[in-house]
Amino acid sequence: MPKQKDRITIADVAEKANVSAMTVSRVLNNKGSFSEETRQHVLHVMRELGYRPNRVARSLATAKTLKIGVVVPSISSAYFGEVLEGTERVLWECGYHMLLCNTAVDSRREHAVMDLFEEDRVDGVVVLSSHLPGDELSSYLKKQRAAVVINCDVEPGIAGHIYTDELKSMRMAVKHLQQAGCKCLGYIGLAIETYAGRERHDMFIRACEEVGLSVSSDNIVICDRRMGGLAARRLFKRVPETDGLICFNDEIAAGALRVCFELQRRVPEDVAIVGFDDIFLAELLVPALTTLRLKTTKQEVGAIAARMLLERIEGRSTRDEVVLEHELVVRESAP
Amino acid sequence: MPKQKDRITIADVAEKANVSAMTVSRVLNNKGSFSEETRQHVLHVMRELGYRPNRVARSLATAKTLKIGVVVPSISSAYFGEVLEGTERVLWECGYHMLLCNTAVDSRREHAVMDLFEEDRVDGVVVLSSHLPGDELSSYLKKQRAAVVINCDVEPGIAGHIYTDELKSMRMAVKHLQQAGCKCLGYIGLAIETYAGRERHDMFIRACEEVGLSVSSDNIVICDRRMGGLAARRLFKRVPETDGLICFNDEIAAGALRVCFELQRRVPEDVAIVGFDDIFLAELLVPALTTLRLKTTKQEVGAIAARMLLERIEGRSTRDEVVLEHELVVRESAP
DNA sequence: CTGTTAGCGCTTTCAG
DNA sequence: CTGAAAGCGCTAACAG
Repeated sequence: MPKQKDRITIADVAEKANVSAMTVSRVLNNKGSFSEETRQHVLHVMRELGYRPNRVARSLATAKTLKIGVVVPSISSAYFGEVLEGTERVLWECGYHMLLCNTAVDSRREHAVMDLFEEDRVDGVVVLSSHLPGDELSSYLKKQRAAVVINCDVEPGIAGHIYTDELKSMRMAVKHLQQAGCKCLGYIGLAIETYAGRERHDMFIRACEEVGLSVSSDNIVICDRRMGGLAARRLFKRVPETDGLICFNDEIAAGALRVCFELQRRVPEDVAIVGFDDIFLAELLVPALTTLRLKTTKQEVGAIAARMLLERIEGRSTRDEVVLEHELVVRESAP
Repeated sequence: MPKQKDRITIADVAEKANVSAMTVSRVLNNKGSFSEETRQHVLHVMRELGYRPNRVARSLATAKTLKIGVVVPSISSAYFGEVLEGTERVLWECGYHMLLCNTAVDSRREHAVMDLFEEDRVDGVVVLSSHLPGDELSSYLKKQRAAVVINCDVEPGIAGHIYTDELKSMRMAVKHLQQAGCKCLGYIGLAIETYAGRERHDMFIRACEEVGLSVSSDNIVICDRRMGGLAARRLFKRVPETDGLICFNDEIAAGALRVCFELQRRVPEDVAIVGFDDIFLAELLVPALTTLRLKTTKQEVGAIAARMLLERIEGRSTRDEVVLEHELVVRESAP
C-alpha cells in the first residue's frame, strides 16, 4: 500500500510561523485568546502551506468524531433516498458527516453495522426501518451517545422516535375505497419484519373489519420490493373479484397498475388502487396514483431526525417522539 | 455535551488479562505471533469486558481510516441510488465504510465536500457526476491517495475513470426514432455542467446532423431534474410538430409521457419517447418506456468503481478506464 | 512468543 | 496572551 500522502501538520505550521502548536490550534479553532497579529500570521502560514487539520487526530483528542452513523434497508428506495437527503443536509450544515450503511434487508448485516458504528465512535446513529427485533435494536442504541429511529420498534426512552400512525392512515385508505364502491379489498405488503411492514399488514385487516369488509389471508399477499406486479397477478388469480387494492408503497402500486393494464382490468373502474409515500413518479403515472402522503415532506422527515439527534448529542433534547401523519392524495387511480 | 460513554480500552483488557497491550493488539488483529492459549484468554477477556476497538485511534496510528468519501449530486435519484448501493456493498465487504455527501447540485458545496474529505483523511474518494470543471476536480483528486470518478471530466492519469460513450448511445436513440418515422426530434436535458449533461446535449445535435435531421436550439430544452413535464410542454408549444423526444433520463421521460397524455398526444403514434437509465419504474409506465440501459447494471457500475478504488489504494491498479455502453431497450413508448 | 518504547496529530490543562 | 507537558487509544519497531 502506498504511503499516506505526507500532509502538513500543526507542528509544521507552528515551526514556520514561529509560534507554539497550541497557538496554531487556538487560531484554528478560534478558541482561547491570541492577538489579532498572530492570528493573521498563523492563518497566512496555514494557507501558504496548504494546511488541512487532521480530523482523525482531533477526534481522538476530543472524543468527538462529528460523524453520524445512518442505517437504511435500501438506499435506492425512492422513499429512503429522499429522507436521507434531508438528514444529510442538516448534518452537513451542522458540521457532521454521514456514515451510510445499507443493510440490503439483511438483519445479520444490520447487526454488523451497529457493531461497527460503535468501533467508529460515531457521535450518534439514525436508524431507518430496522429489520431487527425491538430488544436487539435497543441494546445497540443504548451503547450510543445518542440515537434516533424512524419507524422502528424500540424500547421507550433510549432513542428519539419518529413514527407513522398506521392505523389512522390505513383507515383513510380503506374508507376511501369503500366510499368509492369497492366491495373486495386486497393488500400487497412488504416483509413484515419492519414496523411499517407489520403495522400496515395488521392495520389493513383491522380497518377492513371496522368498516365491515371481510378479509382473509386470501386478500393479502406479501412480496419483495420490486415484485409488486407479480404479487398483484397472484392476488387477482386467487381473488378475481378484487376491486380495490392497497399497496405498501408506490413502487408496488406501480407494478400493480401495470399488471391491471396487462390484464385489461381498468383502473379505477374495475380496480381502484392506493399506494403509500407519494414518490415523485406517483403523479406521473397514467392513471396518476392515489396515495397516502406524509404531511411532512420526506426530506423534512430526514431533517427532523437529524435535528433530534443533534439535540440529543448536545444534551438539550426537547422532544422524544414525533408522530407523523399521512394525508390522502386523491388522484386518478382511486378517485 | 454529555461525556463520551466510557469505553473499554486495550489497556483495560491487557490489565485484566495480565498481558501487555501489544499482545492484546496482536490477538485483535490476528497479526504477529502468540500462543493459542493467550489468544483464547485474551479473546475471552475481551468478550467479558465487551471490548470494542477504537477505530479512531487505530486510524491515527496506522494512517489508514478504512473510510471512503463518496460525492453524489443527489442521493434520491433512482440512478445514483442504485449505483451507491453497489459501491456501498463492495466497500463494506472489503472492510471499508462509506462517508456519503450529497452536493444537491451545488458546486460550492462540492468544493467544501472535497476539502472535508481531505481533513477526514479518507483512504480514497468516489465522485459521481461532478458539477466541477475538470481542472478544479482534478486538483482535489490529486491530493487524495486514490480516486475513481464516474462520468466526470478529469485530467488523465489522476483517477480511475468510468464513463459512458454518449455519442454511440445518442446515435442509437436518434436512429431508432428516425427509423420509426420521426421527422422532428426534440431533446430535454439536464444542467450541462456535468459530463453526461453536456455530452448528451452535444451528441444529440451531432447525431441528428449525421442522419440529416435538422435541429436548432428550438428543439432543445433544459430543465431541473423533476421538471420534465413542464419542459415537454414548453417544447411542444415551441415546436408543435415534434414527433420524437429524447430525454436525459427516465424521470424526465416520465414527466414528458404524462404531459403527452394530458395534451392528448398519443405515444408512440404522435410522439415517440426515449429515456435514459432504465430505472425500475420505466417498464411499469403505460406505455412502457423505451430507454437506453447500461449493459452493466447500475449496481455493478457502483461495484466496479469501488473495486477500482480499492485496487488503487492498494497500489495494484489494473485498469485506469472503463467505458460503459448503453443498449436500447425497445418498449411501447418508441417501438 | 512477549514486552517496551515511542510516536500518530491534535487538544486539555496548567504555568508563566 | 502564549508555551510546555501530558495524554487520547492504538500500533510500528525493536528487544529480549
